[in-house]
Amino acid sequence: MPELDAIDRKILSHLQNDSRLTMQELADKVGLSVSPCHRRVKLLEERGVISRYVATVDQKALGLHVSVFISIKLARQKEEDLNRFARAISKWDEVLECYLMTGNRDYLLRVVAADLASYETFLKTKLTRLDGIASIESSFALSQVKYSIALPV
Amino acid sequence: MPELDAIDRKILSHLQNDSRLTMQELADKVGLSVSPCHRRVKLLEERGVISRYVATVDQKALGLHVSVFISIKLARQKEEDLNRFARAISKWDEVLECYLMTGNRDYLLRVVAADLASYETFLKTKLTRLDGIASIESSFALSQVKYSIALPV
DNA sequence: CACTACATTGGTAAAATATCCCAAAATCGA
DNA sequence: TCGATTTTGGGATATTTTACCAATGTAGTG
Repeated sequence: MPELDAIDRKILSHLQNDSRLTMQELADKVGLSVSPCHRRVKLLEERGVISRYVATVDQKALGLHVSVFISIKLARQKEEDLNRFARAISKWDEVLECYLMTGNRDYLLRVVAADLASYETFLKTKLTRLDGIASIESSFALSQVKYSIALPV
Repeated sequence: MPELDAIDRKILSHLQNDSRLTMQELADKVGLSVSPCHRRVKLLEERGVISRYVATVDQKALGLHVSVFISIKLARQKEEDLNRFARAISKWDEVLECYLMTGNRDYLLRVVAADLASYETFLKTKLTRLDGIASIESSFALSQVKYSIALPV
């Protein structure tokens, strides 16, 4: 796995903020001509450093006014239990993020919903129907102060 | 604000997963020809429904092995205090997400760092130097079970 | 220091794609 | 049913991506 040099990092930094830059614009910003810039981007894609290109959508425009963080404690934490939980979670579109946490061996989930009613539906028809959950604790977000996809490079 | 119809939602759904689809590919997927599909995408951009296009980068490839959730309690919660905190947070690249939470009026932050040492540096040189913070509580993520940018449409 | 081998760069041309314009079709209201 | 408005589809043009190849730079060796 070759290291990322300064130019690679510049490329990543710019593409994380705007992936619609043309190769010409990107090349100018990082101080290369189009050809080597293009090859570097392709290499970063092939190596999986750039994993995908996505459009970000405004949450309010979709009417998703509720953001919830859910702490979940499982009854047992055998690998089999963890995997079963992870598989279930992964299928649900409402769950945007899920982390296995240190400490109490909890999961932390970020979930979005249109309103409290549909969040309740999510809880009742999906989350609480899973086996092996010891406890669920919801914390609601009043506002999103910062949301970024751009990792520090 | 005109409503989003079924085709708009299909477009958003696809672009959230892959923004490098050509207009022809996208048009095929949503059942339109290129022209109307293109105009719909442009309208969604102008209306701010599509807010940006970004590349997602692999966290491990950048050597960012530590993900931390930080709960923060402020000493006072006047609007002025909240704004000051929000401005400071927004400047720091290590902070990817920040939410104002219900309940104890805490903030919840998601922070990434290369290792525990650099996380400690972040705490010492940035976070704990802010005025008006009553308490800080860090929880570490062992693994990212799910991470998606795609809102349910 | 000179030489070779290797990796990286930059320009150019061809292919793919985005974008714009206009006529045709569909939809909505009265 | 009719007219007005919106949406669609095709084609022409402008932009952009992509592949190729020669030139430049770099590292290692005697």
